[in-house]
Amino acid sequence: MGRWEPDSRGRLQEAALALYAERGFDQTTAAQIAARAGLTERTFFRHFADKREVLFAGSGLLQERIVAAVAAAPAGDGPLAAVTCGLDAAATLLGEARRDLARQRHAVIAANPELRERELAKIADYAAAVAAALRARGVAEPSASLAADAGMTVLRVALERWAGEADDRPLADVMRAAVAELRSVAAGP
Amino acid sequence: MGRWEPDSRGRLQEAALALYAERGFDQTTAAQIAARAGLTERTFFRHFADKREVLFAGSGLLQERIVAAVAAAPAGDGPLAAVTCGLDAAATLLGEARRDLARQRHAVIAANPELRERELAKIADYAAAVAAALRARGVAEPSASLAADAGMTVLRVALERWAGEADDRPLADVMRAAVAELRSVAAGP
DNA sequence: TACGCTCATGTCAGCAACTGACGTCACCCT
DNA sequence: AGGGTGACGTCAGTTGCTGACATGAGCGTA
Repeated sequence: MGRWEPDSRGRLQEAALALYAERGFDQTTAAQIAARAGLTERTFFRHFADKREVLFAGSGLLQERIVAAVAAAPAGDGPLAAVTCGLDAAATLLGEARRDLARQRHAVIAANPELRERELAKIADYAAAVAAALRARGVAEPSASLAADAGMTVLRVALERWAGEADDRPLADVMRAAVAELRSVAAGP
Repeated sequence: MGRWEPDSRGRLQEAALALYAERGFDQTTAAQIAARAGLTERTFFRHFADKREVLFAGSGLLQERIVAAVAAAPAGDGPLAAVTCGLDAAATLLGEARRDLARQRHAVIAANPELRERELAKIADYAAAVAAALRARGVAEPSASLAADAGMTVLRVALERWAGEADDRPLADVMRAAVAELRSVAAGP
């Protein structure tokens, strides 16, 4: 047995989600999270840049998957079709997570403005990366940014419905329906 | 003459923008801003909820104008057309500001992740308000959210180009061109 | 076996972002 | 004249976050 319990990072994530859900984000101190994980405050901040980041640990992987799927989309696909491939990849990855945990996390984030800010920033990062991937496919600006951003809007709206109890279908279905809806809204009069 | 110099709020805004531009957001303390405006740190936080908010003072008015324009759009207009009316209103209001100050502000925000987060949050607030206005016009969900969000994406992309030296046309023109671009991207294959 | 390196964590001190409580004083209204 | 109001100052405290340094188990190497 090692000097310390294993997976301190994971323990911090669990502790943080639990405490944020129990007492609220503002009422939770970094020291409390660390104590619950059997660690110190300083160690918390060595693993996560700030108190919010602990809820967004998987976002790097998600971004990689989305970008890879956009880059791998059929060569004939238009910008929005390529982005839709990225959305499928996102739905696949996110759909693997335990839905109750996803909902808890969603509720915590929705309840706090600072956390909503961070989530928006993450999604904006995805959008920037997707726009770059589209440019690599030969899409010019500002079409690339608009398509990428519109796609991430779909991701956000779909995720909101899926994790927010409003829609019981699998995430991939909610997502594809939202893409169709967007197309029809944009085509409309 | 009053007990204090007038317009302390405005002085704080000027001082903050100047200091953020000179030394960077992180290297500027609230006490420094307050001192430059001839006030105390405590007074700064009475006027602005936090260090970032001082750069977003006009956002409430902008949101009101956008929402009012959406609500006042011709009855026959579809969701995206109504949102475009809101974008025109935004372009009008923002176009009145001194462009050099707008660019300075934009550069400061672009240079700092925390400030970008806040800006995204503000625009997301506009989107939520616009979506509500669309619902009041009879647009159902998720079309309302998608149209509102797509519109705010256009606002962001156009503002980025206009304030970021990439496009010298008047803001209203940049905005309308971006709407057209979005429509064509969404219509594409 | 003994030595020394690495690296995750602990400890400690400190700054800066806020916040609450309370005092002060010009201005205004009656 | 006198009392209320509102904008600001002062002070003390909590918390987020950081840098510098210490510690000790695991591990390779002599």
